[in-house]
Amino acid sequence: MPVKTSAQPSANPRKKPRQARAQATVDAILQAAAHILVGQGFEGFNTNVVAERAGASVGSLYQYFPNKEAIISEMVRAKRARLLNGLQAAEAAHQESELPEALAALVAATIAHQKGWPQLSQALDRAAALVPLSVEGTALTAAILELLQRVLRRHDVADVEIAALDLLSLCRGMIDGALLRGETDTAALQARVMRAASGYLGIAVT
Amino acid sequence: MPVKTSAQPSANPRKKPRQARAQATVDAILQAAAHILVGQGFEGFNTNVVAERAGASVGSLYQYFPNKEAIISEMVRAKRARLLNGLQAAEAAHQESELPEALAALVAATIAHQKGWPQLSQALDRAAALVPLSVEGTALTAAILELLQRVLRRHDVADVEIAALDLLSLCRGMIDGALLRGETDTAALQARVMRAASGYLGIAVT
DNA sequence: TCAATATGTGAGTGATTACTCATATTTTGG
DNA sequence: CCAAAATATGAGTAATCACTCACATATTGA
Repeated sequence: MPVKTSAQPSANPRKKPRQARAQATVDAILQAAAHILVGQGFEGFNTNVVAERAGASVGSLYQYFPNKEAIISEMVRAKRARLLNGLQAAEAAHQESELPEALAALVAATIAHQKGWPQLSQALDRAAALVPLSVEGTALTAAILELLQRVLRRHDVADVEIAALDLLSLCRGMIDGALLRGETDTAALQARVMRAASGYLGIAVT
Repeated sequence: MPVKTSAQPSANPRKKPRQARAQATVDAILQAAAHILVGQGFEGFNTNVVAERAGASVGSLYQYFPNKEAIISEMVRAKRARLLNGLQAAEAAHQESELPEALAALVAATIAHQKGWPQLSQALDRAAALVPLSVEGTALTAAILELLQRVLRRHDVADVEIAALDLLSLCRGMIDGALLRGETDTAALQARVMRAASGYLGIAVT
């Protein structure tokens, strides 16, 4: 009857997967976590069921994630990284373009990013507010904002800090809402978002 | 985390407060619930602590709310009702106005509504996604959308269903974001939202 | 071949918490 | 003044769940 200490959320640094087998386990856990989050919501998201769905044991899960929140945190981090990637590609492709074209490319990248699995996108956005984000996750968010500010500044937009935040909120709201209610015509969605964004910036729509 | 209990979360219809004393208890519970939700988030929101903060006992709480979710549900219902009220007043005051003026009034009403306690607004919006809303709450949401559609239709906007949803998403995103990061200049916020909304509708800003 | 290391296991532990119920107190109507 | 109705109480109950640990199995590298 080993009297053990109460289960405390240890901040222990966990192992990094070094063998392919371990990486597969981590991937399976993240996959399972995504399904649970979408299917049962944050409420039904618990480590036991995530491990079970992943075909692993809770013990394995805790080898790679120090606590429940870290799983969500990693999913958010990965998603932000993908978005930043898309936006960077759009930025690079429009170094010489005018603002409307550059903006259109950024909006298109954002729509494409959310389009794949909008329910997961939404669930992660919500969950991100409930768990402490990793420093890397926070840094990615900042990087996304900075990219936007950079593009706006290059085209002499005023108040770039506020404008970047507003445009991000505006796009996220519209895109999230539209994709969640099942819209599939992304071209039409893109056009509507561009009307709002262009109006905000006081430029003509292309 | 919250889960069901052995004794099934009875869907029993609970008592309505008939004496002033009872109404005061209910009010105190809702007040306390708001503070807890803002302070500890949905995670830390549990019936024991809500009752304690309200200066009542858990037993009393369960006299008036069939379960934990019902508390949130009622808060959401009340908030939606207040928003609808504000929008109806704006609509009534602009039966004869042109679209830009009517729209401005609706935006102003929305900003005023969120402005009082933006953290609570946000917390409730998030929480609304986690609990089953009452039929009345759902009906209020529908009524808000219908009001918007009615105004747009009166001014011959095309695709009113989509437009109403887009405008709501757009406004909510921008207003929520701005107020949460501490913006206090509501006139400036109003102007920015109007630029986006006007751009969306293809009308000139007033 | 064979240690050393990496990975996997899952029953068990303590903490939390939604909700009940037997009982006590207050208010009301006549 | 008094019963009936309304309201309040809070210890207790069973369920859930994050997390650990002692141990088993697989892989690696020399």
